[in-house]
Amino acid sequence: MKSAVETGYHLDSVDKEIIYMLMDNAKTSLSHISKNVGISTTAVHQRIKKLEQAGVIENSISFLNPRKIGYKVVSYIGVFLDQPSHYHDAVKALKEVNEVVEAHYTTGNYTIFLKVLCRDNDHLMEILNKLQKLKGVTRTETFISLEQSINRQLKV
Amino acid sequence: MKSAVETGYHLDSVDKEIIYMLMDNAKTSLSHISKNVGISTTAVHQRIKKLEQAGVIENSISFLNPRKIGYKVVSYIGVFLDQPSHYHDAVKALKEVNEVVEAHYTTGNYTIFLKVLCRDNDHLMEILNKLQKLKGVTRTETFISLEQSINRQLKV
DNA sequence: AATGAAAACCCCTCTTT
DNA sequence: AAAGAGGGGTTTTCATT
Repeated sequence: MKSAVETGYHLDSVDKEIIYMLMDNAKTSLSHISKNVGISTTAVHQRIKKLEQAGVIENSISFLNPRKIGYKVVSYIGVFLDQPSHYHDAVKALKEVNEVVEAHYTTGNYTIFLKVLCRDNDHLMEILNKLQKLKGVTRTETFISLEQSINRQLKV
Repeated sequence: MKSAVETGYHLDSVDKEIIYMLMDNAKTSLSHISKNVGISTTAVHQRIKKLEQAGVIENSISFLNPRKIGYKVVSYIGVFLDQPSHYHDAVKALKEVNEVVEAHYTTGNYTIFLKVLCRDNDHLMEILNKLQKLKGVTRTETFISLEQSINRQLKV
């Protein structure tokens, strides 16, 4: 038998139904969930508390739609560093750049891999210039998203 | 004067304070926000409703922590298609693959760019095999995230 | 746009099985 | 692990400025 550390928290079908409803809308009421899954609101509440304590369900956040406030360009940027040892300094500098919403230390071609949101292509150029001036950055490679056809959370 | 279509919905400082609180925690109560920004709960409520109707604030969702249910590998995969015309068929097929959480039609090297969540490297290999069998796919290139150092929403 | 008050609803705890 | 009942807080509406 595998341990929970390896396989993760075990979700039964009721847990999954609850989680999917909350993943779709964090403000779904207990009574609504209760009617859907067929157990009392108290039971739903107990399960959610357990899932939160286990860390399976994390915080809930509201989304700001970047497009609606004028941010229309989504891009991914691969960053080459001259030395991987510059990674931590680079991340520190990247945190100061609001347009950078994700940063990963990756295997493969790049040292750091970014997701960047910009208003338009001129704005993206500005950000690219800023990135290329960071210490240790030798080169960048940019992929602009022309259309995001899938955007969702994991289904298990 | 620029139109709202170009510049987006205009957010005043109070709107921004409200949005940042909700972006941090979707369940922040109106009374808590009210105390923080210095207007009544009703006024906060009215502003949130306006922002929701304008689409600036989108749905709020709860996060499932993939790691806690055994999904420990985050990767980005660039997909080469023999013909861009196969894009829509490919997206349709990709939607059936639960592990694919983002798909973008991009400029640059790749035709399609994916974010994929897997349990482990063996699981990732399975997914890569599956992707390479899709019609029109000639080659893939994978970046595994060893560490995600930034993960946040846009700040404006 | 903002306010206070009232109504409706919801979360959460307690007790019990 | 689940259920019902009750108190306290929250959202939502309404009338007013």
